[in-house]
Amino acid sequence: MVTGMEQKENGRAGRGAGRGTYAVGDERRLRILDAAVEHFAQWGFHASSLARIAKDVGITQGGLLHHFRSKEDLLVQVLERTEQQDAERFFGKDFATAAECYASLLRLTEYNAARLGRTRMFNVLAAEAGDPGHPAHPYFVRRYAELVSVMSASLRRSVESGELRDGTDVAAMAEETAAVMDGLQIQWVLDPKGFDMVSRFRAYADRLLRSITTEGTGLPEQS
Amino acid sequence: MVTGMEQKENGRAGRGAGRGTYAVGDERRLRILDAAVEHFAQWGFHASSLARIAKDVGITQGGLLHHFRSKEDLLVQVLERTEQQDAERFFGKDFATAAECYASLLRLTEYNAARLGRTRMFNVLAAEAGDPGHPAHPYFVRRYAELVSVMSASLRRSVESGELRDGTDVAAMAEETAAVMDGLQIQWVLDPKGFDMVSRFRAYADRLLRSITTEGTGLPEQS
DNA sequence: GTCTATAAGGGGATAGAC
DNA sequence: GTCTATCCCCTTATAGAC
Repeated sequence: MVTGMEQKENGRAGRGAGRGTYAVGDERRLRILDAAVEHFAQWGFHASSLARIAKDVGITQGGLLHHFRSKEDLLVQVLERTEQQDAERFFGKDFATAAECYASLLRLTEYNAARLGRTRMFNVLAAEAGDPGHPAHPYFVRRYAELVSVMSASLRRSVESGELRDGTDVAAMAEETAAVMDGLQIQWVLDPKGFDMVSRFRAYADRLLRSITTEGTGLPEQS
Repeated sequence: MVTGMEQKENGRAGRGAGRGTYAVGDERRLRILDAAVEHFAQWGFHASSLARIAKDVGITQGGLLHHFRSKEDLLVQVLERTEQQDAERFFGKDFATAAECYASLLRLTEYNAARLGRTRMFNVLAAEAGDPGHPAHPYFVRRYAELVSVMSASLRRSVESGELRDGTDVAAMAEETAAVMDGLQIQWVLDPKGFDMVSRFRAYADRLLRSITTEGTGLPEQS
């Protein structure tokens, strides 16, 4: 959460503590990005204010615009940073099996459940980006395409190894799974204490894998 | 979609065509509500502008505020109206069985797939309302509680009749199903032409009902 | 690297004319 | 029922001092 923070402290403070201006400037940049996440989460992109974000970091709007040339630039860099974090953490290597893929998605769900601001931001921006004119629209279109692509590849490997039934519509399965994760996040953000997002996703993944595994009952799969 | 509309036309125009001022005033009110849906969909609540909404209806901001005393009042009335439409259409009577419940949810999905603006608005507002200070926060908290309650009741009846296995966690199932619908809507709004939301939901509902039905294979259900 | 000042514009809500 | 005028506040981006 963005708490008050030292609002009267000038940017000059803390200079002497660091090793050099580079490290200090870089840390300030990261603090701006963190604050921006919280503001995009609460206000969305359009209604967020550079001055309010800057205030949370302890600088002025003019000072913020030294690090990011525009509001849209700030949004892009926020998205790039979070995507890089996700990619390294959960999609670093391709998944050998469907079970491995879903185990990683469960860890991602646990990770999201520990970061309210970040998750709330993704809910809001993914919804806002439905507008084709939204600056994050291309990002989210690409993001879902990549997510479905990575998941489909791992599911296809499981089909080829005989773990999953032949004829499984792997893309449809990936899209459904992405939907479950997003939808659970919506409900979780509305009630972070009361709604158990992780348990719900685990239950979904377990039931899904069981129902399409070749060890199963031979029920026909859906398209 | 909100198209340009007669921007220079004064509110006085068309007065003579109607039967009386009541009907005309009421129709104007509905047009404002329709325009507001599109604006909340594109901009969210905070970044929407009463002047821009009024412009789409062909009046000024001052004229709009004659019908709605504030921006928040407009939001509340938009939500009340859409909820009333949903309730009448899809939750008019309690569902006797789980299959009946899911058949109705499938019709709701088809209905949503025919109304891009309305669905986009719900995506954006449901995400924004994650902020406890958002004017729609109480509405969405209540909305999900009621949805889960109605679905759980119908599922419980199916458990009692032996259609569903004993011990099924009906609330968890309802929450998961709501999540699937919301998540599919996110992806659909990002690509309304290419993403087949209805097929995805049908596949989900079919597989879910099959995997928890007593006619099934006796697999243990998830919590 | 951050500040202040400024430009040029938009925001919601109110008041009173018609 | 709608308009216009007004109040006071907020918005992004730029320019130049330090």
